[in-house]
Amino acid sequence: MNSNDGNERQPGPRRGAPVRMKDIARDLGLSTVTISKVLRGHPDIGEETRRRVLKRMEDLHYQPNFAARALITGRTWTVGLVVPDLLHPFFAQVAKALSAAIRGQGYSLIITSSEEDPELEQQEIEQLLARRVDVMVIASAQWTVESFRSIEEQRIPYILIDRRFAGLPANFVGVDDEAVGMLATNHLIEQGCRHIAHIRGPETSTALGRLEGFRRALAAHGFSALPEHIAPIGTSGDDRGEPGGYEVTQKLLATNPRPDGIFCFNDPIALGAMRAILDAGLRIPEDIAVVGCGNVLYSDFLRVPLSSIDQDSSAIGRHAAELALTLIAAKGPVRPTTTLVSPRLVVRASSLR
Amino acid sequence: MNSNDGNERQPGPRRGAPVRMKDIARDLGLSTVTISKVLRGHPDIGEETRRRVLKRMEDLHYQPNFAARALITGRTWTVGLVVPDLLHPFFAQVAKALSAAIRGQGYSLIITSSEEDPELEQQEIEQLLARRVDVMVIASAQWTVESFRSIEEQRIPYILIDRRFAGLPANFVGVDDEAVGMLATNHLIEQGCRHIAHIRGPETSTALGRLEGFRRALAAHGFSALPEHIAPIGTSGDDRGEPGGYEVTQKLLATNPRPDGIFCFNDPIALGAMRAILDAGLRIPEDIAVVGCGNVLYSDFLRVPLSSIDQDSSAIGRHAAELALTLIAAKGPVRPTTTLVSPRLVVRASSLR
DNA sequence: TTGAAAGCGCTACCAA
DNA sequence: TTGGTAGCGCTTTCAA
Repeated sequence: MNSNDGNERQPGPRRGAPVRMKDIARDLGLSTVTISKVLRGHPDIGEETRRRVLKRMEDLHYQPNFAARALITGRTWTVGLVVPDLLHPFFAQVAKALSAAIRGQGYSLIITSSEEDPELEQQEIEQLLARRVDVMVIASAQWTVESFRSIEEQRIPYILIDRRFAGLPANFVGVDDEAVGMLATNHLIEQGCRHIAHIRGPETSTALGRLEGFRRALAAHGFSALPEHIAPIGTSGDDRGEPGGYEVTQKLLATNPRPDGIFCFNDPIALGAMRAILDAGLRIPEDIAVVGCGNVLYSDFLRVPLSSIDQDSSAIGRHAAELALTLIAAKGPVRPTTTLVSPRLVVRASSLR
Repeated sequence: MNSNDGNERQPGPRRGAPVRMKDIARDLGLSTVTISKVLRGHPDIGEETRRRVLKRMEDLHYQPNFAARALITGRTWTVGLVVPDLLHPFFAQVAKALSAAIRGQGYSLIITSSEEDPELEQQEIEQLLARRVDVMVIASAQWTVESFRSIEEQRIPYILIDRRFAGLPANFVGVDDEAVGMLATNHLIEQGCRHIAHIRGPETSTALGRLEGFRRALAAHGFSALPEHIAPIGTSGDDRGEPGGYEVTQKLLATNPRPDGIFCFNDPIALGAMRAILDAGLRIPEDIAVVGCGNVLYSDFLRVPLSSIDQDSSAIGRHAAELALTLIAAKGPVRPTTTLVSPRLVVRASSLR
């Protein structure tokens, strides 16, 4: 004779407002606690009661309120993903795989893009922190390690992907970049190239790793690269990618001896390189063989189909998801893990001679 | 002598737990209400008090709890986006533009992928509904209109993009598909093609619109297409895209008269078509001109650079964002709007003769 | 200009 | 097996 009287006794949903546990409880003469237990599959509920409650939930299209639940449990059932560029197929693929892997576990993915801007990335991370995502996955565009401090302060677990930071003991899932460099370079050597150049990326762990692999593969065969054959790509946004590759390659073509093989940091750069080579009246791969990295373009349909190193971005997404779920389940701090995915060489016409 | 005594008098953050308004209030001898007002820029707060509070928030890295706020205001400051495939550059670009446009307004984007599966899409929509996103943007893979009923029941505003549904009075932002078809077809006619074929997409509004534009452009010039020159792409997932285009084109090449121009529903299909044409020993565009749609590939670097219709996916994302913010601000129901973006023809070698 | 009280929808804890 | 009570962190309302 208390919770059942009052003046809002009419059953059914309140005009326009979502159904609450309270509504179901009232209709069925039960308490909200019972409803809550049924919802979460709590064991000690009578079979009959459970059925009635489930039936009513169904009928009313009941949807639990995540905000209320999050407020009390401290878990939001969301994963935050920060990438430098959603358009880049590598990150799109990672996002897709990550999304698919967590979907079944009831998690949703909040995706933000930093547009390769460290400051924006910092803001986006703060935003995700404020939303109390359960775990964060970050492909960072940072140069420093500052942003990660604030995440650690909040004790939210996080995973770096693609790019890592020396001296930061954080969870990492990425490709074995040294293997990338070695794979590409060994292949060029096998194809008979003797003056191999490398167009290297910006000062990130990925670029440095590939460069290192390049050097080690050469050294293993008793070769080495001329300093002018290790060419940095421009640092400003527009100089990277295809136009940057074109420009850098023009300079490479003027060196003596001219390179007979080029390993490019990524595929867009490789496209630029190929254009420069063809424009100079040279042949690919007869005069210069080219290998890119990423294998995300429609490489089979290019003027000269491009050999490329496949980074298996799905696997990176899947591993990141797996680790993310583990970190959430673990509650307390966990010793950071590093997972390296093995790259794979895909040979096409641009390097096959 | 009430809220200031007790035994947890020590200032500073509680071990490991996030800072709350209550903590700041206690430290400063104020009430949480005052802190809340400062946070939201409420006018009637003393200048001195405001400064002290802001200072303390800064020092403690205070982050308001979104869940608590959402629980009471009913707004989550999140936008839900449902796409059929994140890897598809069209949707990736829409997501990117949408994300950029709402970011500045304090909204975050929850992205889910339906993998072109209507049932999965339905689940994802339910999930977003349960999370009480403030507005939903959907590129639907549905055949029926059912899913949208449940959204309407919850009174959450939503916007369809890319694909629409006849008879469903919903907000829509997309490309003018009839214009797409006319643009491509008129161009082929101008290039001297007289037997133009169309490889059409699945039974969606986009495909039907482009087909309609194709027919109208032909009719306007007094032409018409042979029935066997309007070829449907396979419906199973793998038959679409490049392999499907290849297969369908092989059949088209066997018709009499053979087409001298092909307008393809999208770029991957066009790639398949071009491969089939070249494999048959024919020349592009001399024997057969090809136009695709999407303009998202590195079309300049293809064996034969592909002419394509650009859909301006950024503009679609921006318009969707703008409309989304309007709908949120409007609270009550709003008369549905349709926004059509104008397509643009990008001519390359595959159709220039 | 400030704050006490109430309560958003749900779950944790413990008593019945 | 069921439910009462308390409270998560915040905003709303209204009184001081």
